[in-house]
Amino acid sequence: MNYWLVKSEPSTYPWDQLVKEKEGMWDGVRNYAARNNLMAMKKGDQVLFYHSNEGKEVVGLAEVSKEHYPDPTAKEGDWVVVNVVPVEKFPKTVTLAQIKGDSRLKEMALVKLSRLSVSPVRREEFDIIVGLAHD
DNA sequence: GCCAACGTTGGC
DNA sequence: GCCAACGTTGGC
Repeated sequence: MNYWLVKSEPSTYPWDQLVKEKEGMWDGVRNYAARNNLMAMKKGDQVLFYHSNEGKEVVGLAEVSKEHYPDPTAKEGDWVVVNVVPVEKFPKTVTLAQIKGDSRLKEMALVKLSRLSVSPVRREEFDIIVGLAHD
């Protein structure tokens, strides 16, 4: 079981849309590091859903429902998508400011590699964030 | 809206 | 293959 964090701009694909659709295809990734992470995702992996730009907070938990397959929106190149399903909307969102202010979370890729849209999360980090979300 | 970080492109 | 220029992302 692995843990991930994906970023989406609420104006493009907010959490509520994933809930409405029941299952979302995570398309449009055009970055090699992010793609490699998508390809490493396994069915059942837990995925933190982060709103970038507006909100700047982790809003919910999703789960990989289908492992990587070719991105139908890619006209050229070897890009992939995964499918995710919503698991839980967090009772309390976890803001970027909270994450930056927590010494245990300072090493997160979210903080260190702020432009990476799909990043791995360590088990400990995942547990801490889920804990904060239910505080 | 600005700017820093960083990935990508293209000239040499 | 190096590196400058440029584009994009995302925090502020």
